[in-house]
Amino acid sequence: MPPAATATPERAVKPLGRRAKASTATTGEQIAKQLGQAILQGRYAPGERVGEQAVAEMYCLSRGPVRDALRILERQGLVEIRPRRGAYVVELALNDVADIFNVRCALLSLAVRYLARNPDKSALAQVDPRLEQLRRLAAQAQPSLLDFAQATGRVAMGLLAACASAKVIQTTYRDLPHDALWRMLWMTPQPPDYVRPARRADTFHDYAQLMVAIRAGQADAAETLMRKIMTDTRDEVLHYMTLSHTDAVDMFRQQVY
Amino acid sequence: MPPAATATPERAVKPLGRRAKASTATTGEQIAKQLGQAILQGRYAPGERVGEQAVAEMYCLSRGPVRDALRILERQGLVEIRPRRGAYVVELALNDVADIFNVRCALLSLAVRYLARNPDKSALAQVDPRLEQLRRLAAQAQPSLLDFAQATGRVAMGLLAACASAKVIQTTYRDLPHDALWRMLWMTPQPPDYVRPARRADTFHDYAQLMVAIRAGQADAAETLMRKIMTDTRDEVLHYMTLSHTDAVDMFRQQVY
DNA sequence: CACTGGGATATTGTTAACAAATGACATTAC
DNA sequence: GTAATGTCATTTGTTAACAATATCCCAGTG
Repeated sequence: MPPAATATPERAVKPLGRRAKASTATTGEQIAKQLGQAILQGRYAPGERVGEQAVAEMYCLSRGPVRDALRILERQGLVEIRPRRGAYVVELALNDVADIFNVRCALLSLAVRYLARNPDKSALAQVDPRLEQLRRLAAQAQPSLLDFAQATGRVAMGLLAACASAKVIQTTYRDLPHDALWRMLWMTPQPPDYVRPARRADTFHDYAQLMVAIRAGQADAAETLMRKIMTDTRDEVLHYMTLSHTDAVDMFRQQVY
Repeated sequence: MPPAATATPERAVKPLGRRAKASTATTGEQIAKQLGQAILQGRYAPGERVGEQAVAEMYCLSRGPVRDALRILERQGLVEIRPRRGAYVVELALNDVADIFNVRCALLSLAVRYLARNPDKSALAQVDPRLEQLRRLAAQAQPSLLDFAQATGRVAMGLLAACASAKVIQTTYRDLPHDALWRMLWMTPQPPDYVRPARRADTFHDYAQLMVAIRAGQADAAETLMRKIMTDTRDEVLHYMTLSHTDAVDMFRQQVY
């Protein structure tokens, strides 16, 4: 049985402006965004129950949009909804972090194989500016961890978008609980705030090589590079996380490649 | 612009019993099940709009549960919901069929690698009866296509369940639009109603070998076998589907392995 | 003739009240 | 003392009405 869910009590709430005319996003989506952030920042403890009524009162609206928001968060893997029982914050372990990277790895290596087989020049060109931004961040003094990670994420998403015919891969990748990684990281006692310069240089170099291999139509080389990128990233993240955890041994046994 | 959505007009409705006490499933889930069946059987045309009001009146209930049902169907990949625009039946192409199998392949080969690395005897034993059932069906005279496919699916799900630590792989696999394959198949002019005997024997043989490899801890062999199984199945399904389609060439160019 | 603008209509998003079910607690029987 | 059962409070599921938005049609204008 998990401990009795003792997250920080103060849960500040933005009044939400009662009706944000300018935005095309529905209220439920906005709530999902804010509530998701709250969960990711650890303001809700793992395993804690998230009541509809409580959330509705907190944001000063009715339970309808809150229901929508909880469904969205369920799809993002942040909460788990049991019928007639309510929503509970999912409990992630280090195993699951490795897991997310492994699935990312499997999907992305499949995608680059698609790309190398049917390279679409114009679609691939869309990735170049993102790669360029990654280069700049890699060369920068100390870019924030968040910035650098988001830059690599944008390159990966660009690659996925480039294989337009791979609709299933795209949606599957998008539905992965990517953000859960951040919660895990922020819950570590000393979360790192930047990426080691050597690692940054390697990452950019690998992605650049990957683009070359894709454009040359070398499917095997592209897949190998993508796998290297993802396993390296995974191990780096796990390294930071295990600095303060003791179940590292058990976790690494779960690693695959 | 897609054609004007001319599905068959008769959409029979089960009265749903107003309140099925015995079931623990919520009304929205039941609606999702029935509506999903209707979509899979082609009673809604691809690209057709699914209005909340219309569905609610059809099943004699209010729009609340219908909204839930549509969200569920969206997660299953059967409809696509655009904010403030409504739900539309997704349009799948043969590309996407290959895509689904490729993603299945990637996830399952990852899973069997997990299993071969940390074999859990008792968990693997749960798979045996399902494999046995597959053997019986493979030896049977002419088992229905549905039965045989579901048997193989159960073996695959059993393998996934066996690697208990791979929570992300499990949920990712479960959220794939598996059922969409059936819609595609049933929409072909002459859908096959059984699997070729030779193919059935091969399939069982491959799965049996796979279990041996997993138990022996041979990760590479297990992964290779799983890839073989999935690509063979994919090509068999595509073969049936392309009997009546002309864009086969374009589709096979999308294939990866 | 094409294009922009406004208004009518239909549909989704949101709200609040009602119904049903779950979980906990107390009571009772053995 | 333990277990089963009945009641009660809390919470989710459902309903119906209201508000806001997107679509469609049509008139007017360049």
